[in-house]
Amino acid sequence: MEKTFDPRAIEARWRDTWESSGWFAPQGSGAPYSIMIPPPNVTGTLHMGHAFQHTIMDALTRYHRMRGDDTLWQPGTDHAGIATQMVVERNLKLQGSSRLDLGREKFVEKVWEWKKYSGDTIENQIRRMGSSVDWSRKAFTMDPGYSEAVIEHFVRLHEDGLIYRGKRLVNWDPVLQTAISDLEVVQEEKDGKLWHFRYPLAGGAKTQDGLDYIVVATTRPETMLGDTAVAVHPEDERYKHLIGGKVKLPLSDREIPIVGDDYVDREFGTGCVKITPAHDFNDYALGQRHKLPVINIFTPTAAINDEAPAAYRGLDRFEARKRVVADLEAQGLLAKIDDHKLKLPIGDRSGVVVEPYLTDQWFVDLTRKTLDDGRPGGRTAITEPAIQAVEGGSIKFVPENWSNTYFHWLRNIQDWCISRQLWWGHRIPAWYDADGNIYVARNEAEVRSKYKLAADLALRQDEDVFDTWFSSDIWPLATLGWPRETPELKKFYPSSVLVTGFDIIFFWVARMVMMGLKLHGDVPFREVYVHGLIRDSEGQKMSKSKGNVLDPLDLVDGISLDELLKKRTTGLMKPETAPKIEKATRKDYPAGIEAVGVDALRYTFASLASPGRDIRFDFSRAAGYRNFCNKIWNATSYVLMNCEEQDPNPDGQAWLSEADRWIISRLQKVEAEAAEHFKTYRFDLLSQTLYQFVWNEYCDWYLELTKPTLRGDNDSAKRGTRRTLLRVLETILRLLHPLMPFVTEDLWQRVAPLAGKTGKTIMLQPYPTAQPEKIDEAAEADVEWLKAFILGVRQIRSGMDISPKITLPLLVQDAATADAERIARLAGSIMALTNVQEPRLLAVGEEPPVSATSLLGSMKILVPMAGLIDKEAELARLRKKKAQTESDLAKNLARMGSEKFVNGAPPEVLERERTRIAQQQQELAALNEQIGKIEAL
RNA sequence: GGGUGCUUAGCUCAGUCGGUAGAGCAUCGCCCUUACAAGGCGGGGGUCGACGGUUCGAGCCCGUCAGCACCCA
Repeated sequence: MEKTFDPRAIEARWRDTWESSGWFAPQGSGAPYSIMIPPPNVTGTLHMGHAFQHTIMDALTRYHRMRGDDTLWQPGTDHAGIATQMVVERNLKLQGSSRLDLGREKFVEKVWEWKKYSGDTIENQIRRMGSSVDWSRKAFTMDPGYSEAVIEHFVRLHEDGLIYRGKRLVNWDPVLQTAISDLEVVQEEKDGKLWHFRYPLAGGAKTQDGLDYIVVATTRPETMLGDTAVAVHPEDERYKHLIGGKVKLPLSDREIPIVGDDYVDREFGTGCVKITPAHDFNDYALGQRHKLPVINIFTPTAAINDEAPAAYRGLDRFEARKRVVADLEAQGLLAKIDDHKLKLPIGDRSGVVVEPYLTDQWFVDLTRKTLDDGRPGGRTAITEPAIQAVEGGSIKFVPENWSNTYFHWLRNIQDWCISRQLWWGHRIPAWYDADGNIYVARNEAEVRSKYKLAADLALRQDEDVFDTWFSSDIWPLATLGWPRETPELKKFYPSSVLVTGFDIIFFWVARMVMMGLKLHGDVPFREVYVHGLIRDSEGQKMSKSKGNVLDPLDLVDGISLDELLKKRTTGLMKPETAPKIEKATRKDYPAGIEAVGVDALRYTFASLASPGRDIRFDFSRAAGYRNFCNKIWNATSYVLMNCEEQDPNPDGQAWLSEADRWIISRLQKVEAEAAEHFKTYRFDLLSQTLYQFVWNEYCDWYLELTKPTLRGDNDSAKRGTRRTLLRVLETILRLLHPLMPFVTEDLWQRVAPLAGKTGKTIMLQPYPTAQPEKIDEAAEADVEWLKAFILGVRQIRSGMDISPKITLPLLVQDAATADAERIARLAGSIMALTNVQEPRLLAVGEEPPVSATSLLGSMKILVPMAGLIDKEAELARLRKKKAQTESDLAKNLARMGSEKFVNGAPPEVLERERTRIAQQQQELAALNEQIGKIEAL
C-alpha cells in the first residue's frame, strides 16, 4: 500500500469503472427512490453551491442504493433562456458581432454550440465530484421529447382556459427587450431625488392659499410626458375642492383631470401625485378605476417615443429626465428638489432599471376562482391545490419553516407572464392569421384541423418563447417521459426528495408543485430539503464580480496563486476591480490552494450542512477532512499489515477482548445514529458522528489496544482481534461511502476479502444497520474505566514532563474489588498504552512512597517520585486540580443548600447531586492529603 | 412597513428531552514511539448578544431591546 493517501490516483481509478459498469442505473429490488437534479443552467460551469447540493444528493442516492432501494438520480441541464442568451450575446460582443447581425436562426445555432460546450463542462464536473447520476437518462430542457412535453403543458392549460393573452402592464427589461416576471425583478434601494413641480391649474381655479398651481412630487420627472391625471386624497382638505377640475400639464400642453383616490398618501410629498398609467403599476390601477387614458411614451429600449412632444423624442429615459427638469426650471415650474431614498426595480439578469410597460403577453391564470364560462379558474385549479399539498402533508419541507415562505407567496400570487421576447427557448405554439385571430395547438397542422382553417390561410407563429421556468416546472414529469405513461413515470414519480436552495422556492419549487398536480394529479416530490447558500469565509455571497468565487475543482486538484489570480481577474464585467480582487485573493490564499481531493471536499460540505443556515466556506475545514481521509488510509494500512496472511487458520476459534467487544458495541450505536441522521437530513451530525467514531474511538483507542494483543501469543485472542479490526473497518468504509465514495471504494477492495465480503464494488453493498444484540454495556464500561485510568497516568507523565521512553513503576492504592479485578484483566492494555511496569496494588494499610497521584473514583494511581518527579511541578498540578474541585464543590454545596432546589427538584436529580458532592469531597480530601505529604518533603 | 433566520472558545460551527457547555481549525508543552508529523500524547481558552420573565434549575421556553443577514411589500 502507498504510504500516503493520494486522492487523484484513487479518483481516476474509480470514476470510469463505476459509470461504465452501469452501477449508477436503477437496479435495486426495493422500493423506488428518486431524486431529480435541479438542472444546472448551461451558462458556464458549476460553482460551489452546485458541488454542495450535489454532495447531498449523491449521499442520499448512494445511501438508498446501498439500502437496496430502486434508486434513480436523474441528471440533466436547463437551457436557461435569458441567462444563456446573455452569455452568448456577451461572447458575440467580444468578437465584434451581435445577435442582430447574425439573425435569429444563426444566433440560435451559436447558442447550441455554447450549450454543447457548457453542458460538457458541467457533465465533466459532475463526474469528477463522484456524483452517481444515471447518465443514460440525461436530459436537457430543449431535447425533442422535452419540448413536446412543454408544448403539451401549454396546450392543456390553454384548453382548460387557464392561459390567456392580454395587453397588460408588465416588467420590461429595456436592455434585453423582453418582458420578465415579477420574480425576476429585484428591488434595490438607491439615493435619488424627489422633484417638486408646479402644475398650473386650468380654468382659473385657485388653491386654498390662493395659488394658481398645485405642486406634485415625483421621483421620475420624464414620465410626466405621459401623465393623464393628478390625484389627491378625496378627504384632503387642501385639495378636495379641486377634484373634478383640471391642470395644464406643462411641456405637453394637455389638460388633465384632478381626481380623488384614497390610494394617495396625504403625508407623502405635497399630497398631490402625478398619474402615469402607462409606466407605473399603481398609476395603472388608479387609471383603470378612473377610466384614464393610457399614454405610452417609451420605445422598447426606453427612449422617448412619438407620443411625447417633439423636443423629447428619441431621447434616452435618463437624458429625457434631465431635459424635462431643465425645461421646467426654465419655465419657473421647478419648486424644489429633495434628497430621497427610493426603491428601484432592477432586472436580475441585465442589472438595469426595468420599466412597467404595456405589451401583449401570455399569462397563466393563477388568481381567478371561476372562469367566465363556469369552469374552475387558476386559483381553484392550480394555486389552491399547491397550497393544500403542503398544508395536508403530501409535501414536507425540511426545515419545516420554509413552508411559511411557500404559503405566503402562493397566497399573494399574481398571474404569471410566461412569454419572453427572446430567441433562445421554446417557441410558443400559437399562430396568428392576418386578422390577428389567435390559434393554439401542438403544431400548425393541428391548428388547421382543430380550428377548421383553410389549408391556404396564411398563419404566422408567435415569435416569442416561454419563460424558462415554464419548461423547468415540468422537470420531474418530462424527464420521466410525460405526457406518455412510461414505466419510469409510474415508478419514479413522485420523486422522493427535492434538494434545493431557498432562492428558487418561488421560481421553481412552487411551480413544479402547481404543474405536477395540475398535469399529472400528484405532487412532484414527497419532501423538499432546503439547504443554505455557500458564502466565502467573510460571509459574502460568492460572485465573479466580487472576485471571491471558488471553483470546486480547484479545491479538489489544488491551484497555484498565480493561476487563481488569473482566473479571478480575467473576463470581469468591471476590469477596474481587478487590483482589489488580487489583493483579497493574495490575503486569503497566499500560497494558492492545496489539493484536498473530492472526498475531503464532499465531507466538508456535509459537515457544514446544518439546517436553515448559510455556509461560510472555510478552507481549513477541507484541509482537516483531507487529513481525515489520510487517517483512514493509514488505519487501513495498519489493519492490512496485521491481518493479511497473518493467520493460517482464520476460521479458527476466536476470543473477543474487552476492546473488541467495546468497539463492536460502539459501532452498533454509531450505525443507529447514522440511520437517524440520514432520515432527518442531518449531514452535519452524520459527518461528525462518523469522524468522531473513526478517529477518536477506532484509531485513537481501538487500534492502540489491539497492539498488545497482536504482539502477544494468544492465537484465539489474536484471531478475535484481527477479525474485529477487519470487520469494523469494513463497516466503517460502508458507513462513510455515501459521503466519501472514492477512498472508501479503494480501501474496501483491499479490506473486504479479508473481512469475508465479496462483491465488485462497495457502492452496491448493504449500508450497515445496527444489531442491538451486539451492544455490550459491560465492555463499554470496562473501556471507559480503562481510558480514565490511562488518562490519569498520562497526565502524571505529561505534567511531570517525563519522557515517554521511561517505563514508570505504578502503584495503586485504595482499589475497590471491582477496580482490582479490572486491573488484573486490563493490565496488559494499561502497560502498553502508558509505558508503565505492571501495576502493583498496595495492601490495606500499606504506606506508599511519596508519589505523583491521579484519582480515579476512590482509587489512587501512584507514580513514585524517587528520582523522577519534580516536587514543585507535582504540587502545582495537584493544587490546580484542587482549585477546580473546590470551585465545583462550592457550587454544588450552594445548590444543595438552597431550600427551593431541595424541595423542587425531582429525587433522581437530588440523588445525582448528592453523589457528585460525596465524590468531590472524597477527591478533595485525597488531594489535600497528597499535597500535605509532598509539601512535607 | 411585514416576516424569517442568526448572535455560543481566537476563527468556523454543533448543542436532540430544560439538569454543571462540545467539535474542527488555530494556540501552548512534550514527542519523528514500527499505521499515520496530513501524526501521537497532554494542556489552556467560553458572563452562551443585552435586559426581564417562567422554573427548584434556562444556551435551550416566553417577552422586550440591540446588531447582522435574508425574504416579502
